Amino acid sequence: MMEPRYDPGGVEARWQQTWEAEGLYNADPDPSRTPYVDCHPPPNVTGRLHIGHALNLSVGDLLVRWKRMQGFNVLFQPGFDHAGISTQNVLEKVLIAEGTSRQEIGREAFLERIWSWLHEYGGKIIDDYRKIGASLDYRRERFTMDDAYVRAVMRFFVHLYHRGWIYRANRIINWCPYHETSLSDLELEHEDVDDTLSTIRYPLADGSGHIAIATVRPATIPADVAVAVHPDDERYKHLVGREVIVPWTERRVPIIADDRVELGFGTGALKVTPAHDQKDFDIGRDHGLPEPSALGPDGRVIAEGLEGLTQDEAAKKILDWCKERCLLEKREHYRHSVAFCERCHTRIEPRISLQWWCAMGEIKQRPLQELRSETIEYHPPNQHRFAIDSLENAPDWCISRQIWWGHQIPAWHCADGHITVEETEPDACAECGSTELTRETDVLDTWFSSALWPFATLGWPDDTPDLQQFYPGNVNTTARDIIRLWENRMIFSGLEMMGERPFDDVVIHPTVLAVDGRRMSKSLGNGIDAFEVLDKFGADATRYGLLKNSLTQDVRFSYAAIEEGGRLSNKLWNAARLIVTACEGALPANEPSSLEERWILARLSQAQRAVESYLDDFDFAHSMDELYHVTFDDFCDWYLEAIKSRLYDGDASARATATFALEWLLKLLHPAMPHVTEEIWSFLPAREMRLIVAPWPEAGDTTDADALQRVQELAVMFRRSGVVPPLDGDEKRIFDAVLKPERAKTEGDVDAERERLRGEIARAEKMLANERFVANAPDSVVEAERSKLERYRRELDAISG
RNA sequence: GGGCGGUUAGCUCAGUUGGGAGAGCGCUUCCCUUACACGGAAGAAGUCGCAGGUUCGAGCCCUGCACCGCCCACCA
Repeated sequence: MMEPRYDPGGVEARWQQTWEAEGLYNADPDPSRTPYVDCHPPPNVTGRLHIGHALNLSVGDLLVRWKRMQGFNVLFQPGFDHAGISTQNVLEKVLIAEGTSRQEIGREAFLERIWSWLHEYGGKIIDDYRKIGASLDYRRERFTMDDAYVRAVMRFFVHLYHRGWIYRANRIINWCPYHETSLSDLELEHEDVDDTLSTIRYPLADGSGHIAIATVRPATIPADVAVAVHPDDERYKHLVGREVIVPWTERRVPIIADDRVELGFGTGALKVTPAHDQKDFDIGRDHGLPEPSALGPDGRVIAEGLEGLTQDEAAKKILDWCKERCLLEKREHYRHSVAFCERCHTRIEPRISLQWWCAMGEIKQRPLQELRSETIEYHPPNQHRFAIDSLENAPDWCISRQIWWGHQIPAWHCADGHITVEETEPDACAECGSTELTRETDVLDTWFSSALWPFATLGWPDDTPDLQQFYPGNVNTTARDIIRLWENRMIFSGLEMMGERPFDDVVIHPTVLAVDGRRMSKSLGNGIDAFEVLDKFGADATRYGLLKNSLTQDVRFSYAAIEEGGRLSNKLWNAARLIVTACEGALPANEPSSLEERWILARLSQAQRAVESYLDDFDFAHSMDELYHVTFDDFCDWYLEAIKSRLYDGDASARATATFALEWLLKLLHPAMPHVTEEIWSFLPAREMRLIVAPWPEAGDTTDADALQRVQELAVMFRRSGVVPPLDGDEKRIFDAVLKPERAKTEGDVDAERERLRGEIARAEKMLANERFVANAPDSVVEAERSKLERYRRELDAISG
């Protein structure tokens, strides 16, 4: 029985189970059908659902359900990313809680622990996905560490290597002196700290004076290899090319010019220490400077005469040394942002280290072509420009990580330092034939494997039926912050390995901000718990609210929008309750027999076309808006009010049309609010199939312009005028049922309306009398103004009787 | 510092090539009308951030300014 109040509680879980159990999410290759593939970003295997996922799924599932109803063979692929660093961190914390550590148990045991942990606790997020009603084919769950997937990663690496795009090189990376490992940018946290900026004089080698340099890290002075100034700096121009003496070590180093030096900061002169600073490293490389190190892996000083000291101790010795020689100009307080290891809060040390790199120069060309020619298109368009910019400026990609959890690089070293790269362990060194081989211990950056997601999940490198049916896909829905990390690389890998782009459209949905307009974060305490929202409002309302509010690039989370979704589902539920209880049993289809029936079918048709047009443009918010208004205003407040008494009276035609119109409305709403619509659908007579796979209506030839206009004029006239000219037939019946004559306005209101109309008429007449307007404005605008004038005159006539 | 976006009703936000300022919530008044009070009807409420400019006409286009947010890079 249908209760007066719709409660999503049990309903949603029941349909989620039913749809999945009946195989309605399944995607199986079928050459006779046209595929539609939404490439969905795989979440971290250790993650749980948050609001960002919820929005992403709402968008993807909306598209996928819509296309499924249109008859496409839909693939919505689920799975997980192994998320190298963050998963490793999770397990390290587990080990620490047990009083042991990764180092203590060793690589092999650690990896076993990760696997067994994942077996028990990993992948929970897929159940969260079910809870929001995402119609993924859950049978097809894939993991980037599956054996088959690992094989794909190996194939990709070897391919790139043999194309000459992978190389090893020393570069500067983030180094944690406590863990003695490299860290990605994502593992850092930046914090403002109080520091001291020391200004130190570097004497010119010829004894003609000095150049002053500001530094917060005097301990690195022994590794200075140059002093850099800006080429346009008038103060120092004449010094470029000469030499200075570095304090403490008393080595001579050149003064060089480089435009990466900030003119306005400090003294305008920069000490170049390539081994301990990113910018200095870049400058050093471009000027061919050496890269000596002053610090060891543990962060302690290794420079001559300072061996084993902490940086603070060394700094003090060096500064004292300078002071004695009158080289210390001043020391001042300085507050700046410093990077720390997010796990141990040790200050990060930029450090030169040997890494594997992927050269982007050639790799990015084909993706750039696709983007520039818009064969791959980002939505909204401003993200398209951003994607091109970021690809054009993409630096070489550091693909190695010194962690254990991930795809171990398929490279084998022999004792003579040769490297053999093959998908599986080779018998002997490719160069010297040595059989004493050890495998590279570094693993690949997680995004290296993510880049293969669109086809590695379909069985590549084997040529499978899945691959033939579902590659290339159609659309990729994701968030802005991984355009650089994921999108560009996915596009490249698809073009390179499959010969075709992985999809045509990339939908970048907004970032959901907290209610206060700032980014959700733990430290601000402004986060929204996705589970609380789902429990309180249900999946349909949550989906609707997230989609409804997703117009701009960044959007505040809005409970109001979700509550609106709740009202919409309740309204729909009660409208259905009226129709279901009034129209017992199955009813034959029927031609609409009255104005209001013709009108609602025309309105549904109109709304459908609007929704389709919005969805074609990936404009979800406007499509939700259209659905809300057609449901509330047109279907419920007008149509049902007008038709209600005829339903109760047993009018067969009215009943048939009402049932038909409700079915239509349910279909339009289903992609956004699948559960409530499917539930209502189950109460309708003689259903042969689930709504989820019911055919999307043909809207084409049902528009009835005459009905639309007649009803609209009726509404406008009454609302504006409060007085209606003599009516008969259908118009009179609608008027009596919906507008109700007793609400007619007072004579004073009518006078005011006459005044308003006269004003409008005067304004329109003035515009049309303006020769420049008539000459310059587009014909359609002038014509619209004329018809408005006519309408105002008609309305005025009508209420002036 | 670079890039992107924003500033419209009390709140959250729409406003499609320039052409009669909109929605939802909230508020006021009336109605427990036989689908729904998570409802219905009516209504009040905006110098469209500021200053210029283009135009017959600017929320929309141009210039400058102010403030807010996001991303990236972080000045030794």
